Formats: sequence, structure tokens, C-alpha cells
Amino acid sequence: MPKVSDEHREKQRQRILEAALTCVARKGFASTSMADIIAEAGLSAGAVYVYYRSKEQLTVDMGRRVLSEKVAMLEEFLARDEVPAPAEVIPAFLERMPDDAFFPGVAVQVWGEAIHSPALAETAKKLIGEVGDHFADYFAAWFRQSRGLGERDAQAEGRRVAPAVLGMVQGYMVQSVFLDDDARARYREAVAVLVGGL
Amino acid sequence: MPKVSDEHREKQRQRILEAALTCVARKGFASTSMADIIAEAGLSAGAVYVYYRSKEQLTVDMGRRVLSEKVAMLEEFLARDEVPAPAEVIPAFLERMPDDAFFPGVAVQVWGEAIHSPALAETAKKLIGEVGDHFADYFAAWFRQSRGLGERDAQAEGRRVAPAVLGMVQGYMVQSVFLDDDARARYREAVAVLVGGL
DNA sequence: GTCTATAGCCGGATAGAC
DNA sequence: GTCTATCCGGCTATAGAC
Repeated sequence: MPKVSDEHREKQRQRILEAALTCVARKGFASTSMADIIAEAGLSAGAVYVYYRSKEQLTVDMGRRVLSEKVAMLEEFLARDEVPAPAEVIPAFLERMPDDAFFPGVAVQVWGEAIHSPALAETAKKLIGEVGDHFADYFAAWFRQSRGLGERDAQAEGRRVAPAVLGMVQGYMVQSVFLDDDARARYREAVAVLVGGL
Repeated sequence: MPKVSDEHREKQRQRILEAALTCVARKGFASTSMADIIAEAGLSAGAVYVYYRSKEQLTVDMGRRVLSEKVAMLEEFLARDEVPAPAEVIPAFLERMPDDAFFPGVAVQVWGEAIHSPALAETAKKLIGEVGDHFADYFAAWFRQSRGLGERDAQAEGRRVAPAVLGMVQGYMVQSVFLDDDARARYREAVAVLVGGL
């Protein structure tokens, strides 16, 4: 049984991935070098290259990890059975976002990087789709409850508004990079006004 | 009079800037090298460095140029005196966006780059602010017309919703990078639904 | 598996002739 | 002002000892 080896492998990959995320949060995506990551991980170049054959592979994993965290957070928020109103849910979702050090700066950089990395673009596309689906599900539930729509109509309506809501989340990430806390708060209020009409 | 020299200077800077934008649109931001730009401009390294002392300066100019174009486009759209409804204006604004080759991919990359370039971040922040102001003005005009609000209230309401609308535009740019024409159309419809309630 | 050392390459920027 | 030639530094990735 190669079980020990597999465990070790996974543990090392995690270690490298964590180090990479720390570096990126500190120095930015483009100016993080393998040497930085290697130093942060407390390993050697040779060791790292055993687990990640190239920088791009590591980058893809970073993108996946960062975006996956957001999906998980979204699930937690939207999977309640009370179904609170959008004007509450969406701003709360946004407010939680900058809590973790990697977001939102890293996400914006991942998007930028994805433009010339097909592997990363594929990952990003997939995850954007997932998040969109979650939003669609939430809104379907909301419309069922608030307007008494049938299953089918509610889902159609949910899918109809989801892309723009997702867009507002992405816009929030972009603006978070440049603006201060006050501006972020105003953004959340603006979102509340917009989704308040639903 | 050093007029000829100044004109020449400006002309050369334009030439270099155009070349840089062409390269970025073709190869992406991060993988465009000075050598690429130099070749595209049909100049030599020495010549280019006379007009742009560093790559960062050139990058700032690129960012400014690209984002300025969008501001101009926005003005054209919003400065009409008819004041059409948001559900018409905003999707139309979005639809026009991908017409030019540099957008929206370059914009996303500029945001990513701005994270570790203070000069670029300053430029981006300023331009984001400008676009937001334009949206605020438009919505003020709209609220005056549609709800009969007074000048003061209308402006306050305009400022209140503008950030989120701007965010939807940014989200559109992000998603445009990854999604196809159908998805873009669905996004615009979702936006129309959201701003239709205003 | 992990290390050290380094190959090999490519980037930005400069020097100096014209 | 513009060119050619080149330096120098940093990067990814590998080779080979342990």
C-alpha cells in the first residue's frame, strides 16, 4: 500500500500551496517567484518541483483553491431554509468577503492571469459558473417564497437575475482593491437598493 | 520655439502607446515585453526609452488611455437630454463595450497589475471615480424625471445607486473575458431586470 | 525525497557610435 | 534622436550528490 506516500504527497502539496498563497497575498501574483514560494515553504527548489512540475500547475491550484473557498462560503450563506431577503443576503455576503487575506486582490489577479493561461481560464470559467448556479438557486427559493411562484417559474426567474448579481460581486472585488472601507460600505448599500426591488 | 520638438515627442509617444496596446490586445499584459513593443512600433530600444523612461510609465499611460476611452463613451451615452430609462441605457452601454479590441481583457489585466503598481492604482482609482460620478449624474437626472424628485434628493439617490451599477459594469468586463456571446446577452438582460426596478 | 548548485534563458534598461 | 550591441539581474527548471 502506497498510502503513506500518498498522504505525504498531499501534505507537501498543501504546504507548498499555502506558501504560495501567502506570497501572493503579500507581493502580488505577477511578482511572486518560485524562489519566494520555495523560501516561504521552507523547502528547496528540488523538493518543490517534485510536487509541482511547473509554475503554471501551481498557479492553477492556487486559483482553484481561492475561488473554491468563496463557493463554500456562498453555500453556507444560501443553504439556510429561512430564505432571507436579497437586500440582506447579498450585502452580508459581500461584507464577509474581505475577511480573508487573499481576497479580493488575488481573485482579480487570477482573472488577469487567466487571459493568457487556458488552464486557468478553464478553472475560472467553471467556478464562475458554479457561483452563478448557487445564486440562481437562492433567488429561485426567494421567488417561490416571496411571490408564490411555481417551481418552474421560480427557477427561470432565478436564472434570469443571477448573472448580474454575480457581476455585482465581481465588481465589489474590483472596487475593494482600490477603495476604502467607507466606499465599500456605500457599495453594499447600493447593492441593497438594487436587489431590494426583487 | 521648441514646437516641432514637442510635436514630434507627442507623435512618437502616441506611436509607442499604440504599439503597446496592440501587443497587449494580442498577447496579454504580463507576457508583453518591451522587445515586443519596440518591434511593433518599428523603433529601436534606445529610441523608445527616450520617450518612456521605464515600462511602468508606459503601463500607466496604457491604463489611462484605455480607461479614458470608456469614460468618453459613457459621456456620449449619458449626456443626452431625453434621459431614457436605466433598463435601456445600461444594457446598451454594456453592449457597446466589446466593440473595441482592447476591452475588456486589457482592463481586467490593468486592475490586476494595479495591485502592485501604486502609480497604476492611482490612475485606476481616479478613473473609477470619474465613471461613478457620470453614473450618479445620469441616475440623478433619471430620478428627477421619473419620480419628480428635487435636485438635491435626486442627486443623493443617484449617488446612492451608482456604485453598484458601476460594479455591474466591471462584473460584465470580467465575465466577458470568460463567457460567450449568449452568456453576455443573458447578463445584459439580468442587468435590465435589476435596474428596471429603479 | 531532499538538498545545493547551476544551467539556460529572457527580461528591462543602458552605453556609445552615428 | 536613433541605432546596435550588450550588460546585468532574475527567473524557471534541472542535474547530481546525499
